[in-house]
Amino acid sequence: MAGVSHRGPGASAVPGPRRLRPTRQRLAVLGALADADGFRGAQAIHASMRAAGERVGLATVYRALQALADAGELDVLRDDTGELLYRRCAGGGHHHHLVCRGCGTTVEIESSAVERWAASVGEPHGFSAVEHSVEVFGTCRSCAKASRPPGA
Amino acid sequence: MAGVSHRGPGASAVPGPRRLRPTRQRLAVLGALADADGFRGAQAIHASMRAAGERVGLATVYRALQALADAGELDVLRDDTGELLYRRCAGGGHHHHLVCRGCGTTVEIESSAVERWAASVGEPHGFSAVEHSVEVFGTCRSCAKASRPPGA
DNA sequence: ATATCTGCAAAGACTTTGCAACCTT
DNA sequence: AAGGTTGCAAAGTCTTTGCAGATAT
Repeated sequence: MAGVSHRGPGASAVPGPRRLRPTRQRLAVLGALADADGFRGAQAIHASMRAAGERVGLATVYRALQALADAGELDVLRDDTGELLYRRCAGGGHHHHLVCRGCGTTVEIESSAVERWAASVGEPHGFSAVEHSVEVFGTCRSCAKASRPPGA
Repeated sequence: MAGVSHRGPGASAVPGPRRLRPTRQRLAVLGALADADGFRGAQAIHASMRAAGERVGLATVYRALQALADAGELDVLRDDTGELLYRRCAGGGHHHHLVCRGCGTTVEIESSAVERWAASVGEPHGFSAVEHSVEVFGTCRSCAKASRPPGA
């Protein structure tokens, strides 16, 4: 069971984050995410990969996204329908998103004021281990123009 | 404002919010929600109703919750697993929640600062029709004590 | 050589929907 | 009586999992 093979100098007993193998499929998933500058669902990502000629199974895409998200390489959020959306994460820090409903284009946003508020709002009510979820949705300029015929 | 008094004759052609019939099942759903002071999932609500001796179908509970939420009688949110949770809504206004992960107990919270921030954060990026989603999760005093053996 | 990873299909969880019978208005 | 409601079960989505074969180190 404890088959710690020879994989690294001074390796401690801690499990440690497993390194992911750079397989063709995993790289393709990252590539698909790189092409899009917004959040996309697993099924959409899979579809675009197939459309691009990649031979990948849907389950593999799900597993890759899960692994990448666990590794902190991707940001995850849920849309109104409950579907999970993924996006290449720019910074490793804590941040939120301004997401376009139309195309998924995303802008990372931050606000120390909101962070402070969220962190302190639990105290007066006796809540501990407080975490928060903040997402902002809107329509970006391009999509607004597209849906609103010129002259409107 | 979710209740149109009398659907008098000569009413406009607009569909208008249908009034819900106070059926045994619908009332029971409201009753189940009244008992709990926190967010609960449809399945959990159904289970507690059955446990209480109510004869209700799961689909009916789902439909009732949907209708009540549409009518503005309930607040809805999604937990980490994507499940929809419902709660009797105190005020009709816009507000957010501080929810206990353990028991679901909820405190409605507000912050004009956060509202302003959310409303204005889209502008500099060209986003319009901005909406936001904010939820705060934590552990309430009771649950914190329960999970932490005395003396710890 | 071996632990991973992939693909397909089956399974799982939550939610919605079709339809006949039932109940409220 | 008329039409909204209910209940059961089937269907639908998104996501996860089992397992044999392929793959990376």
